[in-house]
Amino acid sequence: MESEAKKLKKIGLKVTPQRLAILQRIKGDRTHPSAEKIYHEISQKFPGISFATVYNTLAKLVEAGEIQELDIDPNKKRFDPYTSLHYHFYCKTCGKVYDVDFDVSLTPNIQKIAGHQVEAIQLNFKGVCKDCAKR
Amino acid sequence: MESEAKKLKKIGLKVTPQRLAILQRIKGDRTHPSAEKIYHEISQKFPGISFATVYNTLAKLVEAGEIQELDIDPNKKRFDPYTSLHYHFYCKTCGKVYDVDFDVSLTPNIQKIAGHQVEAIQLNFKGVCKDCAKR
DNA sequence: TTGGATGCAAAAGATTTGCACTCCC
DNA sequence: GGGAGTGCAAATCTTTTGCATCCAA
Repeated sequence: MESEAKKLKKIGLKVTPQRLAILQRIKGDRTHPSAEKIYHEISQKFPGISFATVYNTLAKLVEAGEIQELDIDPNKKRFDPYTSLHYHFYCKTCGKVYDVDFDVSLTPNIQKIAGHQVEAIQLNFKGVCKDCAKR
Repeated sequence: MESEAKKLKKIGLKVTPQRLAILQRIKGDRTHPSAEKIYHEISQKFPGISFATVYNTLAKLVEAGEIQELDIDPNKKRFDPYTSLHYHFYCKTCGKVYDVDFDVSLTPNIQKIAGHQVEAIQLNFKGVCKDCAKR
């Protein structure tokens, strides 16, 4: 069985062609695509898939912790298939989101902060990226 | 002259009653209100102010660095009148945004990261807050 | 006087929802 | 067979924009 199907079963979701297409599309993607971009690209290979299905599936994958939802682009949600702790840089000129390797004393296993139960940590840098700065 | 008016002049904006009302409304506010909330509350004391004016003014204040725009609430932009480096916790149950004091080895003067020019840093924690966890 | 600011309403985007139909388990 | 999943379109919510009018400097 494909690993994508396994992943879906593991988190209690039914295996459908649409969901497999979504998982395969975002697998290994380091560009942090938006839901719209994911939908748009999938619908070329999988005509007829609906926006709602993409949205619903992404939401369920996020909830299950299979993918990460980034709050870094002020205009829309961005998604990241890599869930291990790492950070991001958002270019306010071109809108690209870059992965960032940066040594921060952030233990990935913070459980509580000021009494609040922590489930996710995001460290976001914003500015102008290397490429855009050249212009 | 009031300090709010000074602030506006300093960043090259005309002093208008609407802008003064906006500045006074958000001054000292630690609840990280959304633009809609700011608009709604101001319009009670200042009937007739328009949404566009609130949005435009907030955008200009952010651009000038007088206030901070938070990318932490997946549903809308939140604003913070405190611009010094501090962190936030977002409760996904009630939607509140809390200030967080947490010692991280994040020097506030990071200029470049992987060649990208850094202008702002946000460290966001997400989960369920103390109050919501009780229920 | 004059360019920036405002108010209004419409438009644009992103996301969600309701519902009938479909198909995975 | 039954309930979750899908597709479609409409609805909702947030944010932006165009434009005529207004007013701070």
